[in-house]
Amino acid sequence: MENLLKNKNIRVTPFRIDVLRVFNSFENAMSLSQIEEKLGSFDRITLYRTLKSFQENGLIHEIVMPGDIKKYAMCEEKCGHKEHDHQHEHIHFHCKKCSEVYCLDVPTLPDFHFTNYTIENLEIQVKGICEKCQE
Amino acid sequence: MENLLKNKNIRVTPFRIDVLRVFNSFENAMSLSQIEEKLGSFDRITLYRTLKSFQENGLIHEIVMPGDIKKYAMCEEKCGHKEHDHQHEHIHFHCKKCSEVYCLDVPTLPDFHFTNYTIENLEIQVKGICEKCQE
DNA sequence: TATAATTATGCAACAATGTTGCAATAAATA
DNA sequence: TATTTATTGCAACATTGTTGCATAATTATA
Repeated sequence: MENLLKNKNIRVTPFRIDVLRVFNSFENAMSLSQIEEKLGSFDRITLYRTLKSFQENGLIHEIVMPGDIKKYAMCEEKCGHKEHDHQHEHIHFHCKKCSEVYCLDVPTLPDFHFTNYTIENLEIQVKGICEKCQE
Repeated sequence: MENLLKNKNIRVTPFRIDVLRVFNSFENAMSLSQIEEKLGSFDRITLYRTLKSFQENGLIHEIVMPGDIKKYAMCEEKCGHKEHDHQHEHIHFHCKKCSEVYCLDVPTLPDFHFTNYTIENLEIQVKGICEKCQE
């Protein structure tokens, strides 16, 4: 747990370990309020700053979707990183029924080309019905 | 201008025409503050509600990107619609230099399949350097 | 075209979300 | 263990979005 932080050059503090534990305790992406619920007691501002530094150091990434949906998920080894210039080999699946956001791996990402535009990274979001919500 | 509203079953009012004019005056997606600047005088709440109803009626769509970027762009004929269940044949390109968001048409969208997941729509966002910002 | 039904507007008040500065404290470095 | 450096917790503030309600405007109807 501590090593996850150290490897990313993030100072180890008790609170950061708590937050990391929360991420490890749930497999899908979590909203701020989900994280807060799991934390119990915490300082709101410290949590913001913790999430920010986790993002800046490539430990977690932010997932946003139309409709004011914002979630956070742990990064994988393979993730590129550094703030918002983050490249995944996965897409984000948002289930309309249960509202869970899953990071799903894909073998290859599509390769777009636009004349005179330089592409640096891709973000793909899919909406539909997840595994668990199929009747 | 009025017909654009009528066709989408949106009541025609002077303010809504003003907002539509703003959308027509700029080809790329616009943030709330860009829209506000172009409007001059306006009521903040009415603007929120106007954008909401434009979205609900498939006249504009919302584009969100990691890093608290939220923009609005006009829908094309071909767009699916209805709130956040909106399907484009285009992707959203965000330029890191000038921060413009372009809606770029693509011939075909990638076709993902995940066993036991039903896909209803796709949202693809690309970051890089736009045409105008290439040196 | 006047009237009724319906929806939009503008304002106040509020709620949620995110930011900044700063003193005290804790972690890493030498 | 002393020093440097970063984090924490608090207050205050800024931004963004929402709700209720009376008034006004738009659309439908007779």
